[in-house]
Amino acid sequence: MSNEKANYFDLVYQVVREIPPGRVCSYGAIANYLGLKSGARMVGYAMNAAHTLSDVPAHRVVNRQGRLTGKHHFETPTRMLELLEAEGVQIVNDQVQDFENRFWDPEKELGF
DNA sequence: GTCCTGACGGTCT
DNA sequence: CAGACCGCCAGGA
Repeated sequence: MSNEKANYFDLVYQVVREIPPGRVCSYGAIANYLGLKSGARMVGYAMNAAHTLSDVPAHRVVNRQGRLTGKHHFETPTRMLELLEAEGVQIVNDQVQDFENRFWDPEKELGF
């Protein structure tokens, strides 16, 4: 938390790591929390490297539409879906059900 | 050193 | 309402 030397990737990892089970977050929300409001792409890019880490639940991070855009980057295209369902998140057609209710905002939960 | 791509998002047409 | 384009920053070729 007090790692000022934390790189952009590390910042993303920390936020994603704070995402509680059964909840999902959007790239834009993380980007906004980090100050990159329009840098959602960077968040997704960071997630690409995060997928190599076991401490970063990248499967809990979806796009603004609640859609599993990055599922294809997992070991298997269904890995992300399986992990989310295992946590209680219902996925239909690669889309999170009740996404609004399961949305986890770092600024709101962690407190800006 | 330059060009392109990338797990997104918002706005315009 | 839906589709397309541009903008954000960083890393790789």
